[in-house]
Amino acid sequence: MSVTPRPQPRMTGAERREQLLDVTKAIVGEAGFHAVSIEAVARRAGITRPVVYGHFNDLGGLLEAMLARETARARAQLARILPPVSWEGSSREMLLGALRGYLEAVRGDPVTWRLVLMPQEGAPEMLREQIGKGRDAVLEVLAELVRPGLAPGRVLPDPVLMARTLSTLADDAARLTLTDPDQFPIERLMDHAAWLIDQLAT
Amino acid sequence: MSVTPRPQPRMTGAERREQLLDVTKAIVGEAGFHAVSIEAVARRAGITRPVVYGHFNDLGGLLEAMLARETARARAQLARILPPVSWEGSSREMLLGALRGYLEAVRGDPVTWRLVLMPQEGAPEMLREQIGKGRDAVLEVLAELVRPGLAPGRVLPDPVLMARTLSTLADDAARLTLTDPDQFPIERLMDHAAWLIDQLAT
DNA sequence: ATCGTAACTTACACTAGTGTAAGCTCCGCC
DNA sequence: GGCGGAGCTTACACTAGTGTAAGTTACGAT
Repeated sequence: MSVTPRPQPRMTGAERREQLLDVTKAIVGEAGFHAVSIEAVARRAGITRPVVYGHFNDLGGLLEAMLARETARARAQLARILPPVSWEGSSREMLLGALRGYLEAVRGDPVTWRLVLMPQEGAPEMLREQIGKGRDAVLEVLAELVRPGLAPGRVLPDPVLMARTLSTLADDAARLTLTDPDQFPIERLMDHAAWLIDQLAT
Repeated sequence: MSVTPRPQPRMTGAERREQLLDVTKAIVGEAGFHAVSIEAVARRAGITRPVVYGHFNDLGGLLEAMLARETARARAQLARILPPVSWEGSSREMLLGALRGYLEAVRGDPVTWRLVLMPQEGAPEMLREQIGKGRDAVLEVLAELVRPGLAPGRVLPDPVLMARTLSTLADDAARLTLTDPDQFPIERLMDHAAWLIDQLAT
């Protein structure tokens, strides 16, 4: 039973740090925040705990660093998706375009978006805050875009709740593509959304 | 520094069991599932761990018992709220009546409904299952009620997604009464819902 | 070639929780 | 009045994780 002395794949600090964040994200994705521990991360990365402590102060610091990276990614994607407040064209096309962009982003990076769409306990307060901020930003843009009404000459009684309604429905659609993409392909969700918007705009 | 020998409030088995479930529920409500431990429950109940083990096999058993009690309560309330599948009157009144019942139930027992509406990791799989079952039952009833259309002669293109949309919006409204009842009193939510339904039915 | 440092390991002391065995104590009841 | 069982505590052995000090090893720069 000869024990091979192990390849010893020494990394640079930066590489190791990224790997640790990847490992942390993977554990959260597979088993949730409660499954993350310095020990578990080290074990999965094939190293010992002090290495992790060399990069992050403690479990909180590790999670925050990972979440900072992921929320930054999610925000960057969102920025590309959301139409500018200065949108001039039809509300219908704007909203449907944004929804399609959203659903495709979610399908493209499910693990990250699962953090946003299915927030879980055990996560540091910071996650809730970040998600809250992001959502508030989206709601503000939406409320602004929707304030003049969904169709010319048709004022909305409660633009704030309307924006919230749209955002909630978009999030729920995104959740469906995460959890049941076979029964609810993007096209089916888009068709339903188009019908809904037409109803609301009339 | 005389230590008073403590009142020793011995309970019967049944009383103790209920108290332990109450304590567990309170801890979950205040600090989430991850904060529940046999030790924490015993400490808060003012007794020692073996007493808890006398009533429940382990942490899982304790949580399941608590959740069984709470989900049963929630289901009982739901049954009183949901209109019968055989409803004959106006869709509008039926849906709005159900929504109002729902929101009032949530405001009446926020801790229990928080478990349902903001499900958290750390909970046993059983919670997700129970919630999933409950939601599916509601969705089935809703889809059935909604299949003939929201107004006479107006067929819905996708009753399943429509039911899901209604359920999602109801849940989101409920979430708003939980988290921000000042800014979103029940009447404001009801007004918005009424407007939405009128739009969809036209 | 070798020195210096970054990367990494070993080893230790500590915390908080789990689960159980043994025994004490209160209280209803014959 | 005392006995028996339900309700409870004390005490112990164990597990899994935390955080750190000290030491070892690889490897690029000089």
